[in-house]
Amino acid sequence: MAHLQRHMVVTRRKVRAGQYLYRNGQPFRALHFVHAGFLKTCELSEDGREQVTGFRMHGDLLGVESIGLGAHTCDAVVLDDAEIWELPYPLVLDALQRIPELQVRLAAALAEEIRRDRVWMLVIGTLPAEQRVAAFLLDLASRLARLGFSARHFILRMGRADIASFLALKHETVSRALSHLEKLEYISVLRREVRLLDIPKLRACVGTPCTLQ
Amino acid sequence: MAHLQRHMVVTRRKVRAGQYLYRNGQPFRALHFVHAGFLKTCELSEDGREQVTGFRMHGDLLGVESIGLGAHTCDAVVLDDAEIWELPYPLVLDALQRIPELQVRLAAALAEEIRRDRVWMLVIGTLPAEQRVAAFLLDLASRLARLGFSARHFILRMGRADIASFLALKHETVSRALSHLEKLEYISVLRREVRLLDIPKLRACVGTPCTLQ
DNA sequence: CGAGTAGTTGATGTTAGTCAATTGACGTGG
DNA sequence: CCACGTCAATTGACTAACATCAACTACTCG
Repeated sequence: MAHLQRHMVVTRRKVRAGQYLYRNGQPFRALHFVHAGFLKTCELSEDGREQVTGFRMHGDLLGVESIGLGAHTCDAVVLDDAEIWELPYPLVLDALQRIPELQVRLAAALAEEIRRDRVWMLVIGTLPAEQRVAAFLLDLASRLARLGFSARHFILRMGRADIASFLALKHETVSRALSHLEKLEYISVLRREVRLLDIPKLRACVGTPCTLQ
Repeated sequence: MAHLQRHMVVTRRKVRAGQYLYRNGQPFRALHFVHAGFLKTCELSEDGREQVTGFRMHGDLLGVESIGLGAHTCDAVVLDDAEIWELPYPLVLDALQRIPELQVRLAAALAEEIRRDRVWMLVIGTLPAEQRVAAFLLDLASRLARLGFSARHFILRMGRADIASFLALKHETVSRALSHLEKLEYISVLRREVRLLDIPKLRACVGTPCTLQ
């Protein structure tokens, strides 16, 4: 998080589920701070292929990937009614001038984004389907925990198809992986309601020492 | 490219093939501008899995993913003898203060990195093996072309295993894909020497209109 | 020259994808 | 309120793509 929203006047914008916050090709005029709600970002190809590249929630900054360009290069789709704080890009540039510390914070936020993406490349490149799904659940859980929500019990805001796209799988495969993790009693899952029953075992299966909980 | 190296004293460093430029966990002290040579970056997991996240050549800036941290979070391995210009991070911060334009350039360079990574997520998430390999060759070709080298004829600086890791495949699959593209007469390949014989057809098979050449 | 490494290719195995049927939730309008 | 249509999710049967294992070749470098 870049703390940018503390140093300028922001426009608060409510966006309903199903709406686009911005779309590929639209002019890039602002960064967007997610104050509430839930979104996904999608990369698009010329021939209509689509890849979910991430899920965003409170505290996340959207649109940074378009810095230096005139237009957005991906879609941001609201999955759960959101309140977005718009940080007009000219004001951002202003603030960066006035408060030198912000420069470093912004660069750090961008760098963190790169690191996050690369960790997912590692997950997708080296783990089989079920373990990717486990990694996804653990990531979601730890992000929710950082916001003060329960890490053990939560509602998925996205459909199986979105999870599948993000993990480079098909939705049937995600569904089977969830069912199997349930049979192992690592989780319980009913439609979009998820409970993590055995976090250490989940973490073991994605090859990381248990730090969450 | 961030033009940073034009605004400060840089240390020039020769690094031989096989050496690490930096390793996961080492203190982060500088950004690295690739003046010559060829490198790969690798993301590592706690349990020893490894993922190649990119290949770098002249004009690329390395280490940006560690901005905001005290230590590097990945490995940078030299594949072909390199000359690296070190930009000590304190001097970078200095320059950002002195030359406000650089802030924007650095942020833009970081944003470009994010966009690049996301395009590869799209490739890996939506294209089958052979088309990933075609996309890889076309990307390499266009980067070489931008540097004034031939886009139609070049030497791969990395092994099949590195290409495979980058594309989330196995090295045998890459080998077969290359052989098949050769049988189709889209390319010719002998060990590491590659010729692109039919760029439009290669581009068609990755689903992008033909812009290269 | 000989060992070691990188690449290719073939045979076989496994995982995830495809296709299809079914169930359950939700929303609308009769 | 219930019937209906729609959409999301699950599950099964089958298939295809890629991985695995193994043999072999050809460079590379002491």
